[in-house]
Amino acid sequence: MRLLIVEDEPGIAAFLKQGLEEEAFAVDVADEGKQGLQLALSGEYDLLLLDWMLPGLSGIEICRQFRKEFAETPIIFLTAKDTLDETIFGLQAGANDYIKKPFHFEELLERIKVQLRPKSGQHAAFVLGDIILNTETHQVHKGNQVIHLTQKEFALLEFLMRNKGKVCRRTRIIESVWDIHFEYNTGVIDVYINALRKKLNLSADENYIQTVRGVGYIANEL
Amino acid sequence: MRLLIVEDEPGIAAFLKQGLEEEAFAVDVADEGKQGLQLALSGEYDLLLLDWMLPGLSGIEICRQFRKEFAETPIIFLTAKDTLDETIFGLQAGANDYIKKPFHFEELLERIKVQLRPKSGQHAAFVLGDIILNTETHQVHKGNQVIHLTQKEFALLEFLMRNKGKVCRRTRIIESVWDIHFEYNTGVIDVYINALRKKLNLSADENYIQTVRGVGYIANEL
DNA sequence: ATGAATTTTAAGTCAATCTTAAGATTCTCT
DNA sequence: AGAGAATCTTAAGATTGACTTAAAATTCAT
Repeated sequence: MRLLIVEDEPGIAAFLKQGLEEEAFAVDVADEGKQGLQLALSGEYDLLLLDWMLPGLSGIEICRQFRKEFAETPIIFLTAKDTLDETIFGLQAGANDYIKKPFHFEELLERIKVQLRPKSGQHAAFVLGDIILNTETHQVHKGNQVIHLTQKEFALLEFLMRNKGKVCRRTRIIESVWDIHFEYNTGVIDVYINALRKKLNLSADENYIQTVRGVGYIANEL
Repeated sequence: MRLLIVEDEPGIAAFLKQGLEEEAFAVDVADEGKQGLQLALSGEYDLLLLDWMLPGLSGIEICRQFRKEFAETPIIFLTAKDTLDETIFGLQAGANDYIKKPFHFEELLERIKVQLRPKSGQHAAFVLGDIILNTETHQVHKGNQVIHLTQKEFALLEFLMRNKGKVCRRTRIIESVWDIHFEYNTGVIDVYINALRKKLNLSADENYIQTVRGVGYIANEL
């Protein structure tokens, strides 16, 4: 991943460059506005870090010009001022985030990663009654207990919870969870539903996973 | 759709407000807990965005208090920490989802839409008087009751409602619902029509399913 | 390679659903 | 009004689908 830093204070620039290179980013530095914009427009960068106050061309101006050509590349402002108006101004100009100076390097790194992380692979937690399924940590909680689920159990529960409130037909379940795309005549689903209900202690008055006879199953709040 | 943001950092609040307003939401902001709760309890909002750490009253506390009065309104937490325990705590307090700061605006928007989706009622639902048949949830409502229908009952009602206002000949019904394509001389349809009328409580002055003697049946508004 | 964990298959059991059939009722026509 | 046909209603027997369990097959980690 290539980053461009546009920052006129050589101390900060060097500090960032070193730190980010240790994190395996390729980093270029520009120390004034015009050169910064020119480099940015070369299109080789995956993310820009722009200082707010710059000789030559202000950060905002770079941002605005750059956005005309590149709509996607994330931009983070490094701003000494944290006056509300100005940051909003920056965000309006097309920035994705800003960070106030002075800042912890860790924090900046975190934000860079957020901006670079693919939009599709977001973390997500799903809630169903007092059941919480976290796709990020791959854990399932019921009340305040952790429930250990196997791979398939987890996948099945995730599918049901992703589709909370909608009926999940058996064919769709087999397709999504088992990746079987043809005729199926197996009882696996039943077995796993059974396992889930058991592990999650779903009694009759707490049947978050209801069966829709002849069709499939549905996860529902009560 | 009206949203309430309870967030003490003015930068974030303003950023969200602006972004969400561009998405055609009506947005109010409270910058501390007590005011936030008070506004929330006015009941004018379709969704709450709560910061975790707040002056006055914590996000969790607001969530808990609010849930006592409004069971349906979705709540999304904006949380800086992502320690699992704390988020679980939040979700148990009645939140519907949480998102870690910093986040992509797109991501938040996505989640807001997910939470609001069920209400916007864009499912494949058919309406007949006060009967609602939802093919997605495979549920049938009459007034505000849920009516349990079997597979065949559901299929038959769906067929009639799909063809609302048109006469459904018995042969067509047998073909579509029972998949019988040759001679039929069975009373099944009658039996099921009977079951439907019974389960749906269709009296003489509420005969949404009328029989067309010698031909078949027709579902009609009154 | 071995043992443990997980996944899948298979079979018995039970309950919900479907179908049939027969008597009761309603409708239509003369 | 009365006959005949269509529809309604009910209940019993047949069928299907889901639940449960255990054992076989596979995968995983040591």
